[in-house]
Amino acid sequence: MPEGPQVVFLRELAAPFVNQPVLKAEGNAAGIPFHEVTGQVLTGIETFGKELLFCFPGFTLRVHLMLFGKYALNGRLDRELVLGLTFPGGNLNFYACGCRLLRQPLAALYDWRRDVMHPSFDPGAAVAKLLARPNQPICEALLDQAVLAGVGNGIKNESLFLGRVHPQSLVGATPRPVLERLVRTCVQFSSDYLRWKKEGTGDQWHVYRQRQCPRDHIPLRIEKLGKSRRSCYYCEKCQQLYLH
DNA sequence: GGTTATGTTATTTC
DNA sequence: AGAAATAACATAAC
Repeated sequence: MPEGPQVVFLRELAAPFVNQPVLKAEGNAAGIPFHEVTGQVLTGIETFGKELLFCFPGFTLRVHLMLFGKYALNGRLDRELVLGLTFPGGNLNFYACGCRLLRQPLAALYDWRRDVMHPSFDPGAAVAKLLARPNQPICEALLDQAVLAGVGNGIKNESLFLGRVHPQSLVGATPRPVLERLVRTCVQFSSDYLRWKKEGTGDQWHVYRQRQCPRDHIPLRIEKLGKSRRSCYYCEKCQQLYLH
C-alpha cells in the first residue's frame, strides 16, 4: 500500500489523534516496549518518504507498510496485529508492517530535503545525487530512497512516461534539463496522487498497470528492469532512450 | 498451484 | 573488508 502520497494521506487520517494519550499500545512487533508507549501523549505525526512517524516525548514509533502492509482506522482486521494504538478518540491498527522505536531526534535521522512529499524537498540536490551515479539506469535511480524518498514503482513509471524518458536510459547519458524535469515531475505527480486520494477520484495511472500508450495507442512494453527487477511500463515510441 | 505485486532489510557470497 | 547477489518477510489476487 505505500508510496509517499498514500503515507501522507494516512497521516492526515490519523491527525485527530495528535495530543491524545495512548490508552493502550499492543501488538507483536519485535522490540517495541508497548508498556512504555501506553500513557504517552502523541505529540505529532510526521512522514518521511514511505515511513510514518508517530512522535512521543523522547521517542518515535516508525511504521513502514512495506509491500503488503495494511491498516485499520477505528476498526480491526482479522489478522495478526503488529501495532495497535488506542486513543480516547479511536484506534489505529497496523498489520504486516515493519515497526521500530527510534530514540534519536528525527532531525539526526532524516533529511527532508530528499522527501518528494515534503515542502523542503530540494530538486537541485536530487539532480546532483542522480549525476553522481552516471552508469545507473534511470528506472533504478528514481526508486532509490536515498535520492527521492517516497517515490515507488507507480510514481517512477508515471514520471518516466510524463518526462518521455525510456526506463533503461543511463543517468549520465540523459541531458541535465531532462533529469531536472524528471525530478520536478516526480514531485508534481506525487502531489497529484495525494490530491486524487483526498478527492477519492481513484487511481489515475497513465501507463502503470496499463496495456496501451495513451499518446500513441500502441501496446506498452512491460519488463522487469534494473538491478531490482521492478516492473517497468513504457512506450518505446514516445519515451526516449539515452545511452552513452 | 504458480506468479505477481505500490518494498526494505538481513544474510550470504564473491 | 566491502560490494554484490540472494533470501527473507508478509498477503492477496489473478
